[in-house]
This record gives sequence, structure tokens and C-alpha cells, in this order.
Amino acid sequence: MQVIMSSSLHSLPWSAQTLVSNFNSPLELKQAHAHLIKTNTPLSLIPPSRIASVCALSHLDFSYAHRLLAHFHQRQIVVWNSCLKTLAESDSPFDAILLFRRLREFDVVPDSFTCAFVLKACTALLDDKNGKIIHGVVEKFGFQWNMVLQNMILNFYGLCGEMSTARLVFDKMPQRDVVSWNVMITHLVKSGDFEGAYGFFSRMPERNVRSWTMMISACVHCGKPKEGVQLFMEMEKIGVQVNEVTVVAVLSACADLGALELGMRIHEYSKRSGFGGNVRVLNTLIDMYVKCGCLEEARRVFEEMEERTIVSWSAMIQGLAIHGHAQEALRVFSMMIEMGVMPNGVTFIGLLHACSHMGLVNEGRRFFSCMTRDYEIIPEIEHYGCMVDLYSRAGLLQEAHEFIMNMPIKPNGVVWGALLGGCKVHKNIELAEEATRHLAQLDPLNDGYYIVLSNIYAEAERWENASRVRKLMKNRGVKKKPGCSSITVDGVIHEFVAGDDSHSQANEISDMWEKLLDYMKLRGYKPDTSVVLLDVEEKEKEKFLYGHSEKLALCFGLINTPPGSVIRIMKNLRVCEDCHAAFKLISAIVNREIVVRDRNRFHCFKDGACSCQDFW
DNA sequence: TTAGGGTTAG
Repeated sequence: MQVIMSSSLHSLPWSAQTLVSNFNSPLELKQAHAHLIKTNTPLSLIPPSRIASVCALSHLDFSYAHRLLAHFHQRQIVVWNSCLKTLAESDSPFDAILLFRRLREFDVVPDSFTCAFVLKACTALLDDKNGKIIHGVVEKFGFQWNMVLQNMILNFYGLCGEMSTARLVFDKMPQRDVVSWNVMITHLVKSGDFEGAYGFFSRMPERNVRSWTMMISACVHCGKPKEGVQLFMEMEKIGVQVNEVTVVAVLSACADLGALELGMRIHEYSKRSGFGGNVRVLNTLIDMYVKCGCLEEARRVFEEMEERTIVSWSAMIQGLAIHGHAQEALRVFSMMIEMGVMPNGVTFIGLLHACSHMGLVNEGRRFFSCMTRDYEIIPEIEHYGCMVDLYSRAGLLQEAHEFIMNMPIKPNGVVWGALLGGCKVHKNIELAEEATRHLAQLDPLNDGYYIVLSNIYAEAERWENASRVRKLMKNRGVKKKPGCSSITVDGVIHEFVAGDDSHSQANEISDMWEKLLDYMKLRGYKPDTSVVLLDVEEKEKEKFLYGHSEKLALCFGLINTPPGSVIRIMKNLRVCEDCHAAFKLISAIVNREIVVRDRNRFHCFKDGACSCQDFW
């Protein structure tokens, strides 16, 4: 027998070294194998992990690999694991599961890595059955002290939607780390259990920046932006280092709340912290400034961006739309197309919004047809909603109705609601009744629709019908959401509900209103009592009208802010016609800019006019 | 070998 000259790879000739350590295909592997046999060199010179991954990726017969690997002194499981890892991370994770079966046929004892890789494959495939088998293996071999593995199991059950099993595993874990808690929180939020997630968050023995960020964004998604901001403040107080994802989450909360001051502070902070150039941060900033009524700032951020994504363009177009700058929104769209950026469905929602807020019916129609023809975007329910809104606002109620009837998808509450809105403006009782019949089925608990119908009846002085709608609401347990407006002065948010006289400055507010009223009447103001639904005396109606929350907030703002500064008010419902007319006059009387964000859009009152040009 | 969060629409 030929004496083995050397067992070191480096002692092989260079060509053999390359052959043995750099093979990339089964053929090259077999060549290396043959070469080693021929030169009587130990097979163990071949890097085993390479055998494993080549065999795995080329679907080479594993028994060949196994025979080959039998020459190695090291524990074979390492090599199996290398195979499993390659397959679990490849685009055919199912092969990892098949290989795991082979491993058991060969009676190879798995270790914790084996379980981890196979579990990874099961997670990618959401393979409930095999995942449970691995879970069993983990328990059988006593790997429950392996935190990584345990966390993977938690995540696996969470992804499969088996929260109760995840909970059982979590409760049984002999120890837990911050990842275990974060995994539970993630899946509780995803399953819609915000309270449960918050409970876990509160009980965590330690938190990292992910825990905080995740919870803040969960708050925003669950409609609790105020709580999100509170968490952020707490996080800052404790001194947790914030990252760009946290910034995005809290900026979204600011956008929802209209919390401009905090938003601006975070903008400064992100510049200082070096992630002021992050596209996603900048996109969120555009949205925040738009929703806080600072279109100028939003424009500046947009213009200064070095790199823009479709989200940046869409956010800017939508921002211009809700601020009533339809023509500019269309120009931005043209610019985007010229630069070769492909629009998406959301871009068209912004464009259709721009058209419907300014009555550009033809342009809207054109966009609706070109989105499919030129860009292959299939309209979704939101696009149909925008079109119905466009026709309805413009007074083309029959066209809107026909459009709904010809829709290829089932109209939802938003679609019928848009028609109802148009019926109110253009006083069409018949179609309003039809829309309400559909809405009663689709969205029976939404107070807004009942109110609008009752309003339409009241305007037509059909008081019995109006009161019938009221009774219906009562019978169905639907309560009218009270109008509520807020204004921030020196960092403090002041909230006013309609008819509110509980504020410490209530008397001053009332005096201010009386004073304004005198000036307004000199300019021809007549209270529009038609917006008051109740069948009461005219004087009584005026009293209700004068107590509207946005009027209270405005008077408070005029008393407590320096002359010349912009007054920003947020309202939870739409601004009524009377407040709209009053605010136009007041903006001229006090020579102030008044920005009102209602539930649909912005109104910027200046010099006696509104940016919506009374089309809303 | 483990978890994650973000923008546009409504």
C-alpha cells in the first residue's frame, strides 16, 4: 500500500488543492474524490461543509454524501446541519424537511442546530405538522434550555396563528429573554390583541429599543396615537437610544394627532442623529407636515430629498390634494412620470382625491381610465369610492348612481357614503334614502350616515322624517359622536366639545365670540341655522350653532396666541357650513391665517377666503 | 441557529 505522504492540504500540489477545496458542482466533487483516492490522500482533506452544501444544492444523492462523509473524524451531525442550513435558506426549504427524514433513517442523533434549521424550513413553509414534530424532538432531547430554539418555536406558533400554543410554550419556558417577550408581543399585535400585547409589554423585566418601537407602532395602528407619543416620551426619559424606525413610528403618531410641535422636534432630532437623510423618515415627515397643516414644510422636505420613492411622490400628491392644490398635484404627477417613476394604486387615489376636492370631473375620469390602460393598475374599492365622490360632489348624482350600479366589485360603505354626502350638498332626498338603505346593511353602527340623512330631512323641513331617523338611531343603539376640536397652545392640547362651557376661560371665549359676531354681522354674516338638526326656535338654534367646538377653539386661540401667528385647529368631524362661512369672515377681521383639519381635508382660511374654494 | 418596527389610501 502506498504510504500516505502527507495529510495536510497545503502539501498537495496547487492544482490538487484547488480541486479539493474549491469544487462547486457534484462533478467537481467527484473529480476531487477520485483524485484523493488515486493519490491516496485522506478524504478528510475535503472541507465537509462544502460537500454538504454542494450535495444539498445540487440534490445529489445523499447516500453518496453520507458514504463520503463517513470518512470524517468529526461528528457527522455538523455536516448534516450544514446541508440542512443550506436547504432551509434556499428557495426549496421543503428539501430540508426531506433531508431531516433521511437523517432519521440513518439513525443520526440531531442536535439543537439540526432542530433550528429544520424549524426554520417549517417556519418558511408554515408547515404546522413538521414544526410540531421538531417541537417534540426539542423536548425529547432536552433542548428547552436553548433560548434561541425556544424563541424560534414561539415565533413558529405565532406565525401559524396558534397563539394559545405559543402562550403555553412561553409559560413553560424555564427562562426567557427579551426576544421571547418581543416575539409574543409581535404576534399578539398581529392577531389583533392590542390589550394582551400591552399587558406583555408592561410585564417585561427588560426592554430593548425594538420592544419600545414595536409598541409605539402598535399604538398607532390601533388608533391610539396619544399612547404612542406617551411611550416615546417615557423612552426618552429613561434614555433608550432611539433609531430611525422609532422616529418613523412616533412621527406617524404625530401625524394622526396633528402634534406639530413634537413632530418638528423629532425632525430636528433625526437631523442631529444622522438619519435625517433616510428616505422612509423623510416620507413620514412629508406625511406628518401635511397632516399637521404645514404644506410649506412638507414641500420643502420633498424638494430637498436626494432620493425619492413612489411613496414620497404619492405622499406629496395626496398632501396637495387634501390642501386643495389640485393643479399642483397634477403637475407633480406629470413631473414624476417625466422622471420615469411608475405610479402605483395609491398614487391614483391621491390624484382622484385632488380631482374630487376641486371638482375636476373630466380629469378624474381620465385618470381612472388611464390607470388601467397605461399602467396596468386594477382599480380597487378605494378608487371606485373616489370616483363616486368625484361625481357626487360635482352634483352628477345620477352618474354616480349608475357608476355604483356598474361596479365590478360590491360597493362598500365608503362608496354609498360618498353618494350620500353628495345628496346632502345637492339636496337629493330620493337617492339619499337609497344610499342609506344600503348603508344600514353595510355599516349599521356608523352614526355619520344617520346624521346626514336626518340633516337632509331637516333642511327640507320634513321634521317627522328627521325624527324618525333619530328614533331609528336610538333603537339601534347608535350614538352621535360629539363634535370635538383641539388646539395646541404652548405645548398644551386644549380640547373643546360642542356647547362646552367647562373651560376655565369660558367667559372670555364667550366675550370674544360676541365681539366677533358684531364685526361679522357688519360684513353680512347670517347664522346658517339649517345645519342645526333640532326642530326648535330660531334663537335656540343659534345658541347651538355658536357653541360648535371649532368656534370655541378658535376664540380660545385668538385670546391665547400672539397676533399674526397661524391658528391651527383639529376637528374630529367635518366642519359645518356655518363655521366655514364664519371662519372665512373671521380670518379677514382678525387678519390671521386659520388652518382647520377636519376628518377629510384641510381648510386654510385667509383674507376672507378658504383654500378649498368652497368645494368640499 | 432566534424576534422587529416604518411611509402612501381608508
